[in-house]
Amino acid sequence: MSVPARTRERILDSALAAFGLRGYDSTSLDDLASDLGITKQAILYHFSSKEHLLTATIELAVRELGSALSGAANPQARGFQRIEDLVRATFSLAARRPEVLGLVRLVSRQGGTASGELASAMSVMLGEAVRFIETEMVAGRFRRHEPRMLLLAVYSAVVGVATEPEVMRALGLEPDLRSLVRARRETVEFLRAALIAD
Amino acid sequence: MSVPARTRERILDSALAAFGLRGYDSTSLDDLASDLGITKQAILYHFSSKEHLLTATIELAVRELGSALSGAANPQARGFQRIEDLVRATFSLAARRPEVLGLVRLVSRQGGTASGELASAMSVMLGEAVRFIETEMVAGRFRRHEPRMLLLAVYSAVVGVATEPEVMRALGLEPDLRSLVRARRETVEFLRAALIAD
DNA sequence: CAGAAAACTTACCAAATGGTAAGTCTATGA
DNA sequence: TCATAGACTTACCATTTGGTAAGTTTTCTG
Repeated sequence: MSVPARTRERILDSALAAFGLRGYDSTSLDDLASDLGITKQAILYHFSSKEHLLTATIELAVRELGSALSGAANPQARGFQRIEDLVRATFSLAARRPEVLGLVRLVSRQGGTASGELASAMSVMLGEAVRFIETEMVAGRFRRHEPRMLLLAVYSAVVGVATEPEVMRALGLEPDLRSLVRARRETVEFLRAALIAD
Repeated sequence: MSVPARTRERILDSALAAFGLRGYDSTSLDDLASDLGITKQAILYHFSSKEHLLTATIELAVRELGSALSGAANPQARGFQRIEDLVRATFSLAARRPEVLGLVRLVSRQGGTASGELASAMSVMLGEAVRFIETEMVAGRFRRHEPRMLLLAVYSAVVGVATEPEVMRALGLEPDLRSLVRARRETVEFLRAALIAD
């Protein structure tokens, strides 16, 4: 092909979308290949097995999630502003590339061999968040909660809202961009009320 | 076998557990059959296809979720007490039968043909909840939020906390019963702060 | 321009998978 | 007791799936 180096990236992108939105087992290499107009063996040339492809896909998702979050987290920002920035970034990522959070969720649910890197990356990010929350609580800017449990609830709320369109539909809401923006705004207010005493 | 009528229920139970915890595509009929010590064809005798089995499994999960929630929702209870009861019931269900919420989540993410009944059952339950929240807001017992968006956040927080053991592990928490109880307690306090002005 | 490495495709393959057809065993009721 | 229906099992089957082997074409390099 004209630009051979691109093929690998195209495969990776397509696999991230498919694994993240439809699931790993539900996506065959043949599906991926025909979407890209290549053969399954071209995929196996770049990634030696389907599981290796999954691993590479997870690495990409972790990179995208990490850069989205670290790009949004202004170290200057204190108190709730920092939380709001992170929530906005997460919703923005969910709107732009829903497959990234979808894959993170999928893998964190299923575990498996390839989930090691995701788990450690998550540990790092969540660890930072826990320390931030602890600091803010000590400074009296947040209500007192058990930091890790609080984070679990916050994480679930944000990622859940951002990645479960069917629940939105069951609520009579179209899962389009406008609803996502409203959901983000509401989630921020919800978290503000939970975190900051009046 | 001795009690033939039981086979159908055993298949249904096993399928609910497997689909809910490992996923639909990841579970083959042969897997299910050998777990039960029967053949794949015995399954196909009771349920004419794998998709019919999934449908029956979803119906069972919906029934269990519905009875867990309606059993917990005391119509007498007002304000936050009602929320707390429902959250406790959800966590209790998550501890007792994690596969039920797992399947609900899986299907509400993937959609598919068989998800129709789940969607309508969810619509009913969520609709009731929305009306309850609206009433309580009007009565001034809850802070003002957009009810559906609020419910989305609450739902995500509770179900997420109750069904994502990997995230708990990434936080350095063992996803055992004790942690679940602590998570439930913390989630209740979190929701209380979010919903009730001091 | 030669040749070698990279980037593929075509041709297979064994195992697994959902599903069908036909037979077997067992309880039951006329 | 005998047929009949229910609850299976054994025997197959077509398709799909991940993966291998062996070419073929393109691109880079000396």
